[in-house]
Amino acid sequence: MRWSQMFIPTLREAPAEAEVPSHILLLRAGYIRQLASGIYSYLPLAQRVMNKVSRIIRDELDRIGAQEFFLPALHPAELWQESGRWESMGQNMFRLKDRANRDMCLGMTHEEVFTSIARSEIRSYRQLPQIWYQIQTKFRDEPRPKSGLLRVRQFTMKDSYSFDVNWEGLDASYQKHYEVYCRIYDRCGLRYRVVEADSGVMGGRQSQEFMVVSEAGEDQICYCQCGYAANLEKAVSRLEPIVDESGPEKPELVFTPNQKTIDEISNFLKVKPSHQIKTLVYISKHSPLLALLRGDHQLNEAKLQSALGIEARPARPEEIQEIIGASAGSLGPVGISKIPILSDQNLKGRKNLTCGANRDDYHLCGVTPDKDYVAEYHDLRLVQSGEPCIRCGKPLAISKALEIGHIFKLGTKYSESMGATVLNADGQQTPLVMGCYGIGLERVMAAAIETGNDQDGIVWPCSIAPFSCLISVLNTKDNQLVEAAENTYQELQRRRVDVLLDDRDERPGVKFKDADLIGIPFRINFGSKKFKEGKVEWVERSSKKVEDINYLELVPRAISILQEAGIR
RNA sequence: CGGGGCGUGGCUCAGCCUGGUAGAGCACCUGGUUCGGGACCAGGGGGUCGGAGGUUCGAAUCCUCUCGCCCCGACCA
Repeated sequence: MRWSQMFIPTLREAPAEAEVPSHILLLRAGYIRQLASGIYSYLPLAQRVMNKVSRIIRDELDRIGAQEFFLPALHPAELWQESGRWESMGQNMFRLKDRANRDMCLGMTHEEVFTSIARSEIRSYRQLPQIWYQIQTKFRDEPRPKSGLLRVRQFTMKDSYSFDVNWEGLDASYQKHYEVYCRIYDRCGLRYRVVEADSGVMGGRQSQEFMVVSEAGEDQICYCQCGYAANLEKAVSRLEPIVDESGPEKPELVFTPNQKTIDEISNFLKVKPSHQIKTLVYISKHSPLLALLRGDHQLNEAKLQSALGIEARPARPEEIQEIIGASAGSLGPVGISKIPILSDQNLKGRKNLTCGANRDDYHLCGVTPDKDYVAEYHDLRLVQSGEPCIRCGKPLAISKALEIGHIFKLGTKYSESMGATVLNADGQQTPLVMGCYGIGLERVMAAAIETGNDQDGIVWPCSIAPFSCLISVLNTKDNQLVEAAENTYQELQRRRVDVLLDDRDERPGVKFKDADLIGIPFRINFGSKKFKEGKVEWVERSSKKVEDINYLELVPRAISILQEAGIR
């Protein structure tokens, strides 16, 4: 491809609306343009990257015998009503009506469509296992699109689904995906971590997310050098147990005027936060509940919800007043009997603790769990960085991270609700056991930029760069030079190298700036001066290292360097 | 949906507070000089100031409504 003919609208300045590096660079380097909030057009450079990513994905999935489909993006409502998700997806689903006033929607994901094919075509366990996938546009009416391609309303997803007769089969299909995902991300040149994920309201047995550590990420992951890694929503740590001194036989009421927070009580009564009970009021399905934690701990709402099995939200101040009869600074579990009390397990076995007295300006000292109140114990707390790893005891790290893939043991949720069954070896009807596995293509692209950029622009991994190599002709008036560059360009093309020829009549400075911006891994500079000595420059984008190469040896050298870098 | 910010030429922004008939830099076109890290000189084209309504002799500027975009939060199979 010749730069002079290619559409690469680079910008000298960063557009005002962009904030994260990938967004700024994708815009500046002429990869994408926004059409509406969370909806982007991919210009030729971005499309080339997307194609490279999908090629890697196809290549790897085909190795495990997965079969590519292409399913509709436009679905009839009935399908989603069957699985129950027409309701549960709520506002996140784009909905429309056809001319006959039939309800339709744009697919957010394709469990329903694949399951409907499976149920009507697969009769026997002998036809299993199957792994089906597609690379398709997905639509989600995000409440808040943000960060360029990281959170959008229309995006490209590779989604695969496995169908097995039983759980053992699912385990095998899941394991295959785990391995294939590692290969895919390795080939895409991403540094990622696999974390245990919260399966959330979705149910299911097991799920893991593939994460790239990045400040632009919206998730937080917790990990240890020993290999333990989990989404913060799911993470656990090993805390040192606290041994309490004995206190009074019965809780004692103390006057604590205007002392509301854990810290204020800590100062006022000289009681460490770790010796207090933090009491939170939550509302789930209109009914209230108490969540208890050690004073110095924080609630993990995801854990609370999975303990409850349904969603819950913090109560509003007036609700707390109505339910307990006291305000948020003076709450405690003692004397509460009508509403469920869920306690973090770190309060188990403790004694002589301090908590609110459910009366404004009063607290209770000497409270002992299981004696002064009764609670149901769960893991409810949010892990903090530096805490001992649950497996090895070394300090845990917490980082922001970007989810680039998710593998999930679905089980029979869809096959049961949609009636997708097969006959097993014993001749019995049994629901298909399913897994689903997703990769967000744009996120792979954006994550590569988030982790691969410098002041001058993008630094692509070789495997997914729009071109492998850029030939820059620094003086287009020098006919010999132009001819030599042209020959090299054609020779490299003949050797199937993705090469871009910067043949524009621009000053060298402009070419260098643009080259660094768009981030092609290697650049060959054809400059008049050095070429007179029979030399050209080989520049590595990532390190900016320059090496003079003899023009006569250029093509073989180029091929061998590119091969070494993993580019065919 | 709550909070904040911003909409002025293709891009970045000034002008708005204190109304008086729209500006800079970059980009673009023409000519010339340049040519190894976003050149310079000269000339030129391009803007219903997001939209609607109102106040006023007069509105980019003040008021009301509305649309769009960004950020924080809520939300996120």
